[in-house]
Amino acid sequence: MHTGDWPSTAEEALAVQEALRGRVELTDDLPELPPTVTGLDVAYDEDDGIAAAVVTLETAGLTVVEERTHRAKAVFPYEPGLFAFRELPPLLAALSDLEREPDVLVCDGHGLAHPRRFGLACHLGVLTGRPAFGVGKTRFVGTHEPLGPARGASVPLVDAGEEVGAVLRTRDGVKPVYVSAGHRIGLAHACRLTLALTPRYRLPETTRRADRLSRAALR
DNA sequence: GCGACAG
DNA sequence: ATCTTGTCGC
Repeated sequence: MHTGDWPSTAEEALAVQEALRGRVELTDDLPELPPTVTGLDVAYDEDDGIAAAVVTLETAGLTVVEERTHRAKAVFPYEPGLFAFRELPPLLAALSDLEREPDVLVCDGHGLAHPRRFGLACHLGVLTGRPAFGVGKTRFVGTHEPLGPARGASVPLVDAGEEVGAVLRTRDGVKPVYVSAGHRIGLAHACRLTLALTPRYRLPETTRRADRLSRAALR
């Protein structure tokens, strides 16, 4: 659980981002292939009901090690750029129920590829202290050159002259994903991990598992 | 002023 | 995010 107070307005949320953005660590102590990878996702119903799910997989083999869910009511509206304030509460609750400390968090959304360089992956990383990165399904900020058609192809995602992430093709001829560092992990490393998590589908196995679990938990 | 806009 | 049928392709 968190401290007790949570932003209720966009102004407060922006102030929190401003206060925490400096705590992002652009370091990388993570082993090339950490023992486990933890995916997170949130599902919604038509009445502000939300279900968060976290799934920890063994990196080699992608088998489930542990999974947890948490149901709640949304406490913040969806707003581009402030997305974390909506999903973080239930995600943190589910994470705190894990028995094994996550080695790295794979988020369904962006990290540094955010208007203020503090997307969900950065926020989650800073609050938990764990390494974290984001894998977004669609672009939020930045532009990029055309991308090759084969799995593994990638080009820098640039916003305001800064390299904020990478556009990465995880499957041949399939729409790419947007990878960005969140906390305590480098972009190249995050891309390599993303490829290790996509042996068959476009999205990381962590995200797919968490997505299924969160939907199931909603009922 | 006109779009764009993570999930 | 979620609402939803058929359809094209491997």
